[in-house]
Amino acid sequence: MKKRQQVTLKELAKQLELSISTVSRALNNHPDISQETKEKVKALAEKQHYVPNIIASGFRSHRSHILGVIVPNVSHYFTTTMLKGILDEAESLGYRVIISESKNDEKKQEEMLRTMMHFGVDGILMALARKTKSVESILNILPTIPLVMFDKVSDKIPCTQVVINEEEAAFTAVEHLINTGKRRIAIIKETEQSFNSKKRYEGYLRAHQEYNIPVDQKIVLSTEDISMSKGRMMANVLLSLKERPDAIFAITDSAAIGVIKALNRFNVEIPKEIAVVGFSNSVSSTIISPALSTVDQPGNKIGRTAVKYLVEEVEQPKEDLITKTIEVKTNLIVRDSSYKA
Amino acid sequence: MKKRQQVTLKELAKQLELSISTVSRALNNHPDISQETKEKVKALAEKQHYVPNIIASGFRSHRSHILGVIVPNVSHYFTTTMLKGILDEAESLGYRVIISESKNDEKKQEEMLRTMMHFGVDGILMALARKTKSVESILNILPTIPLVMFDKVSDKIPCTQVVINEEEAAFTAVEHLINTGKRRIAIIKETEQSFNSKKRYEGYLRAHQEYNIPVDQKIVLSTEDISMSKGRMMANVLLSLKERPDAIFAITDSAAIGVIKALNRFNVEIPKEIAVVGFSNSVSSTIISPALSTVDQPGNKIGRTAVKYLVEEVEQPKEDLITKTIEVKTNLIVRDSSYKA
DNA sequence: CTGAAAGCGCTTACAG
DNA sequence: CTGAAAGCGCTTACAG
Repeated sequence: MKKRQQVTLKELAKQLELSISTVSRALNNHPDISQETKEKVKALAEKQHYVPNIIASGFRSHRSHILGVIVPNVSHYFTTTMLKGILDEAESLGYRVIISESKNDEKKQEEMLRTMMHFGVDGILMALARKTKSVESILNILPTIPLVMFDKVSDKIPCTQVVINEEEAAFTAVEHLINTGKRRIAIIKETEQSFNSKKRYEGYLRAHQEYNIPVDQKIVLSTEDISMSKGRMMANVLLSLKERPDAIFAITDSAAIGVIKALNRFNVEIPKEIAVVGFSNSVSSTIISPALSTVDQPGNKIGRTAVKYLVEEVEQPKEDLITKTIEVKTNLIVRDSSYKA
Repeated sequence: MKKRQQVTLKELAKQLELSISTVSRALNNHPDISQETKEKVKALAEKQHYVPNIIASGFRSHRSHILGVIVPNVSHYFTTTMLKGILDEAESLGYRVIISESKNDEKKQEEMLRTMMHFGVDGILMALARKTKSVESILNILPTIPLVMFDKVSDKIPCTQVVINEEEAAFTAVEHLINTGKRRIAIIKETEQSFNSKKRYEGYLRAHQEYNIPVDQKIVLSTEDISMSKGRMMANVLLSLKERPDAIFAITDSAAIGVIKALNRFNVEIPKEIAVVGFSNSVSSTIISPALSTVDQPGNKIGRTAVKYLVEEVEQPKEDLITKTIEVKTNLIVRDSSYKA
């Protein structure tokens, strides 16, 4: 079998004995064209399985109908839920999505940004690589192409940003622990001053303040490249303290799971002796025993929202850069690693 | 700030007082062009930050340098490892990747196939939706565009297929159980005659045959839409038997984890009373307690291999359809849910 | 070694 | 209501 030849406007025009212009307009429902002609044209197009060459029309109109997405790592469950939202919303708006992984590498991230632009994407959706130091290259492209950031964002980049209510979510998580009688609540956060970690810590602090509980810096732990094994290590540190905490709030689920593993190993009763709360509602949070209390982040909604704003900017370009932050609401899920209120 | 105008060949040509043709050839290292001219042209291109318009050149040369990927669900960890491989390999070969989810919906899958073609992708990479009944629409597009299938494949589609050594992997898993003294090994598989499930069952059967162990159909369980909760249910069924199995081989990790949860609940000792082996080496397999013995599937390699073959077909189109199956080797990982040999 | 010209498939301002 | 023509940015066969 040979490749089937694509049916083009030219071909249709020839068969209909009309001009290419008329056929194009008929297919696009141009008001100038008579109903009769439109019907004739559409009938033949249908019959011949005509499909418009999107590359050609995009090329002509300077639109590719492709959005670029850059995320640090596609293997994180939460990232995949955002991707789902992005894919779905983009599809329903008539856009395709090109995905790239920055692998948390700043250099790579810059490179992807460049490549995406060369590939003529209409707009870019981006979650920042961990430890991104210089946002210069991003600021540079900002005037050139619509950019919306999501999840991992930065105050230093004036663009639309879609995030969760980090501070409030953390506040609620800590408040929950306080409400169940805990008074000495440790936090495991990131050394890197990431947007997420900073905000969650702020929520932790505010909860202590509002409930008049002093913060003991000995149980405020920071770690680089937060992960399950780091959670384990931090838990070991906390267990070795003279005054142990009665609860641990880890700003990621993986760290929280590491904590639970460490506590289980030393037969610490959860949540009686030490309660644990994580952040993300990853799949693993229901696999670990006891099941992890955690903050559910609506990844799908974040993805959808980000696409919505991006496409808006693509289709109605603004003259000026606008910093706008959209906060998507989270939801605390209480499981067995903390007391029900 | 206004949008920066793209630098084009025309612009460069004007500044250099050369023709567009010459500039184009110089940039593409055409042998006809003098070294001197090449250098002059490249210097200016560099200085002006010229980036070729890939849409235009692709349009001209009927190549988009974009590959389409269709998978049932991006949220499965194993899928993301394949995606990583796909993204990396594609990037290194100079291709971008458009991703779509079929959501295990046959209709949607057909639709995506069509849209991808309209978008002018150079080739398609596809993992079949569960319960795909009719492959007719896929057979139809086969002569039109290079297609490589991976992971979820079908015998009925004559194309390059990249899979793991399903049968052998299952054989090894069951052999391992036999080697550790288990003789009454249950299997939890899919009702749907999926390629994966069928092959794994064949491996299960062959292991029994080679070790002269009779297969008892009472402990060969099938379930639709295999999942954690189905694993749980099947385990309950097995526990209620008069002659309980001494091992359970679940053909997916999620089912195996459901099994472990059920066994834990009834205080069945793992692996002493009943050993458990899964398939996939998902993240959760190390979170569950006891940690799950499972078959590690090299997703990254599957993805890379699939892209390699696809790009080959894109760049050197064949006249005829070729059915070629590439098997990527797996690796059994023994953890605490079964005995070390 | 270099240039003028055609053309990829489409859209759209201009003309009638 | 319809058509001829220009043009999006690039590549390449043809000519010199």
